[in-house]
Amino acid sequence: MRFMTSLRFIDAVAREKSIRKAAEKLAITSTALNRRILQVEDEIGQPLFERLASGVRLNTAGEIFVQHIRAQQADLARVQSQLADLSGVRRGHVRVTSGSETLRHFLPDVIARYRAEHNAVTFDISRQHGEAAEAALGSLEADLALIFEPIRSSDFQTIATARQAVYCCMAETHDLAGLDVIRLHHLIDIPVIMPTSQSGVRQLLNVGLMRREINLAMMLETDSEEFTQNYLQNEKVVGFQIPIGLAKYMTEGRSVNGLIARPLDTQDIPQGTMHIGHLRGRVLPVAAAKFMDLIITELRERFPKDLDQ
Amino acid sequence: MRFMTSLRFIDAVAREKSIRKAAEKLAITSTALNRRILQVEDEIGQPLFERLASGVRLNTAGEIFVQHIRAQQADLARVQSQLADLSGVRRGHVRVTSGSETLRHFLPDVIARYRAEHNAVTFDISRQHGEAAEAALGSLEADLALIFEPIRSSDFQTIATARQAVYCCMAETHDLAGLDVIRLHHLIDIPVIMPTSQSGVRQLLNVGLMRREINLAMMLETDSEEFTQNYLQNEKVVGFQIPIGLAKYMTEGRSVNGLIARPLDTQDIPQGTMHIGHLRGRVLPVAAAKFMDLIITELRERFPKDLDQ
DNA sequence: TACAGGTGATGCATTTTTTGCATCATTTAT
DNA sequence: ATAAATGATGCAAAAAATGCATCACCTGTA
Repeated sequence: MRFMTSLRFIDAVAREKSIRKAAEKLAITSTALNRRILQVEDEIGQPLFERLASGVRLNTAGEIFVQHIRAQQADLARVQSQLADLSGVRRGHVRVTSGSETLRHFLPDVIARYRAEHNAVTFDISRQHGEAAEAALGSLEADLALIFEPIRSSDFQTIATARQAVYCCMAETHDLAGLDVIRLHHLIDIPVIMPTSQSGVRQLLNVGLMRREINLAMMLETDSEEFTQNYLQNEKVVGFQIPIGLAKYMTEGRSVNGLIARPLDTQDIPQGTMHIGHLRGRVLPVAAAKFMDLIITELRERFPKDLDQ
Repeated sequence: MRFMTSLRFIDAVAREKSIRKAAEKLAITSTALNRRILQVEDEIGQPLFERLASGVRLNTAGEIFVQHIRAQQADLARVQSQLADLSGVRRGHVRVTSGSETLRHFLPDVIARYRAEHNAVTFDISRQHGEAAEAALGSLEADLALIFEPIRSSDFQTIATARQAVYCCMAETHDLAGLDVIRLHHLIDIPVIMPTSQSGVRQLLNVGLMRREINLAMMLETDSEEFTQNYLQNEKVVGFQIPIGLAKYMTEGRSVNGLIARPLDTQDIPQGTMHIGHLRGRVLPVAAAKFMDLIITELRERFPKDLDQ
C-alpha cells in the first residue's frame, strides 16, 4: 500500500522512539526516514515529535496524529478484509489478545476450527493480562480480547460473557482427587501453585481466602500455565484453573494425561466471568468478526448454561 | 497532504465518473491519473472501477473503498482541526447542509457571530431538502444538517430540536394583517404562494388542508424563499414561513421591510420540528462541533421555550 | 573537563517514481 | 460510415525519494 508508507513510517518512529532505530527496522536509511517525517510535519504545519538527544518523542499533536494513523490502518484492514470476502476467499488477519487461561486449549481449538474453513486468514495471539489487553485494543494493536475478570475501561465493549468456576488441578493420584467438590479448608497445609496476582483466577482466590481467613501453603507463584500443568505431573501439589483453560472433558471428572480437575465449592470461591469483546465503536474486519462468532459458538457448545450474550 | 493524493484522486474519479474529466479538474494529465488508479487497483489486488465506453463507474469493491476514503478524509479533517485548536488558532472548515428556511436570516447570523471570534474557519453551505441532506451526511459531504421535519434515516443523530409553528407572511397592508392568529378558513379565496412539496412547511400545510378539506388558491409554487419574500412586497398574496426563516422580531408582530407575519392557528396546522444533527457515530472536527454549539445557543436565545436537547 | 558514542539534520549525487506526449484500440453518437 | 469520445500503453523528460558523507548537538563516562 504505497499511499500508507509515510503514515506507516511515522507509526514506526513513534513506537521505536528513534528515527535511526525505526529506519533499521524498516530497512531504509535514517536520512530517508527523517526526510519523510520532516515532510509530513511540514504538510501538517507543526511538528509531531520532540527531538531529544536520545531520540524522539511524540508531542501532543503527534499523539493525536498517530492515533489517527492507527485508526486509519485498522479501518484499511477492515476494508481489505471486506474486499477479500466479496471476491470469494476469506483473507485477513485477526489479532487476539488474551490472558493465559485460553492459550493452552481453547484458542488453539477455535483457531484450528476456523482455519479449517478459511486458511487464508492469519492470526496474531498476544498474551496480556486485563489492563494491558484493554490498552492493546485502545491502541488498535489488537482486534479482540478475551479477559477473565474485571473490566476496567468503559471503552471495552463486551459481546459475550461466560461464567467460570475455579477448579483445582492435580495428579489423579493426589489425596484430594477422590473429592467431588473441594472446600477451601481441604487445601490447608497442601502445597499449591498460585497464578500471579495480575491473573483473574488469583484475584478470585484472594477474595475467598481473605473471607475465610485461610492461608495456603504457596510453594510457587507463576504466570505460566504450561509450567503449572507440567509440574503437577511431577509432584503432588494443587494448581488452579478455570474450565476454559482445561482440556475438554476434564470438568466432567475425567483425567487427562494423569491430571484431574475438581471444582472449588462456590461458597468458598465465587465464580468469575470471562469477557469476550472489542474496542467500543470499532467496526471489525470481516475475518475478526467471524472469528468472534466462532469463539461464541465454541463457548456455547462448551458452556451452554454459563454463556451470556 | 502528499500521502492523500492517490486517495483524493480516486475520490475525484468516482465523482466525475470519468478519468479524463477528473484529470482536468485535478489539473494533471489523464495518463498520470490513469496510472495512479491502475497502481492502487494493483495494490488492492482487484479493480475498483468498471471501464465503460463512456467513462468509468465504481464496482462493488470501489464503493466500499471510496466509502473508506471519505471516512478517512473526514477523520483527517477532524484531526487537523483538533491540531489547529491546540496550537491556539481555531482553523477548520465546516460543511453545513440545510433546507432553505434557515438560509435567509438564521445561518448568516450564526456564521457571522462565529466568524467574529474565529475568522480562520471557513464554511460550505449547501441547500438541500430532508432526504438529500441526510444523504450528504452519509457520504461525508457535510458535517452538520438542519432539517425541518421528518427525519428518515436512523443514521441521523439529532442533537437538538426546535418546535416551529407555521406563519403566514404578507404585506402589512394585506386584509389579513390585522388578525392576531390566522385560521385556515381565512385563507379561502386568498391567493397564496406555496413552498414546493419537498419542503417540510408544505408537508405540514398539506396535513392541515387535507384534514379541514380546504383548497387554497395557489397562485405560485416555488422553492425560493427569496422570491417569495420579494414577491409579497409587490402583490397582496400570502406566503408561508417558520420563525427561523423570519427576520428577528417578526414573530412578535413587528413589520420588517413592509412585511408582517401572523401565526396560523395550531388547531389547523400542527407545529413542525427543526432538527439539528450529524451522522451517527461521527466525531466532528472541533470547528464543526463548536459551530453546532453556537447554533444551539442561538436557537435557545431565539426560541427559549421550544428548544429541546 | 575532555571525549566517545549516541542523536537528528542537511548538501549533493544517484536512483526510482511520476508525469506528459504521442498514439492505439474501442465504443458511442451522429 | 464517420467523428468524437473513452481508457490503456511505450517512451522520454521531470520530479521525488533515497543513500552517502558529514555536521551540529547532547549525554553519560573516564
